[in-house]
Amino acid sequence: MKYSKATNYALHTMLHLAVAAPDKPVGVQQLAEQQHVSPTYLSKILTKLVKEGMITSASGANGGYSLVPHWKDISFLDIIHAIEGKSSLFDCDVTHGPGCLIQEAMVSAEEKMEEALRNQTIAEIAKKMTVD
Amino acid sequence: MKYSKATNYALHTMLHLAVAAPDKPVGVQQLAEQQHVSPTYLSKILTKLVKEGMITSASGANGGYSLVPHWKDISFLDIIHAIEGKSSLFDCDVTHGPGCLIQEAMVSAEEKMEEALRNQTIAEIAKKMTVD
DNA sequence: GCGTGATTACTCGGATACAAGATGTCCGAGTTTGAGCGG
DNA sequence: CCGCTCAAACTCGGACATCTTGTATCCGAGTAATCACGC
Repeated sequence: MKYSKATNYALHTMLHLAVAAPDKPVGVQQLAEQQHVSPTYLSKILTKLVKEGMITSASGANGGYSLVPHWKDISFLDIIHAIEGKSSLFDCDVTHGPGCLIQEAMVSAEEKMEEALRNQTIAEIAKKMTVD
Repeated sequence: MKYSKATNYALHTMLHLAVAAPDKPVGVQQLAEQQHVSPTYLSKILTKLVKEGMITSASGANGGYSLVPHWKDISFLDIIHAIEGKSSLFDCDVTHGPGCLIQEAMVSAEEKMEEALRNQTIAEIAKKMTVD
């Protein structure tokens, strides 16, 4: 069980956009260089963020990706869900009656983590970065 | 990001041992039937639990797996760590200065979940099952 | 000066290749129980 | 009744086979800004 690298790339890209250029579009090449990823792969990841409405993409010359106006509301959980999906971490597919107590316990613990991630915004981290 | 089926099998096996036979050894075939897994695969999983000291295995006729004496202290987190490993869910391998704030935020959230799992014991669930 | 077209710098999306890990199977080896058998 | 042997029922562990998923690349298509050219 690991978070995928794609999630890591997505989080770092969001943070970079927030710190460096909250309004101007940034090309995928520039973003890719900073994280040592291939531009095409990063583009594939960012497409997911576009579909979830966290960033917008501008085609053509001087194009690139930029944050949406309400970007300060975006939490870690939003980004993670966009990349990893929204399904639960644990699936009890054993057929043993209606309610699986193990499933309930696991989901309950998972929600603790999600709550923490929901209260953690990119804007907060970006602020720490600029102060530093 | 998903918990593996192996973790699911391990949790269910532990629960079953706790409910049905806290002291007598149970054969791997019987355990496998209830979860619709092949005995050899389940055996491979249970070997990990043996190495982590949560169950013991008895060879020979009437052999099988049984819980260790202090099984009431075993938490969900112990079992998960035995199967999934103890490493963090998130690795920021981007080279950008010493402390990655994203990494810190992720680990912090992860610890919330681990705390919940550490406080959830198999014995608790087993008790609910028998009352029911 | 101004419109028009070509060029350039981008993103988008699908198809594909590759690697790693999860999942599952097979088989030989070792171990304990218990039954059978001979003394 | 005792002790020996042997078979049966198990687990153990490594070596495979398979399948899914994450990771990454390639390429053609579309799009917008910019530049060049001709009127």
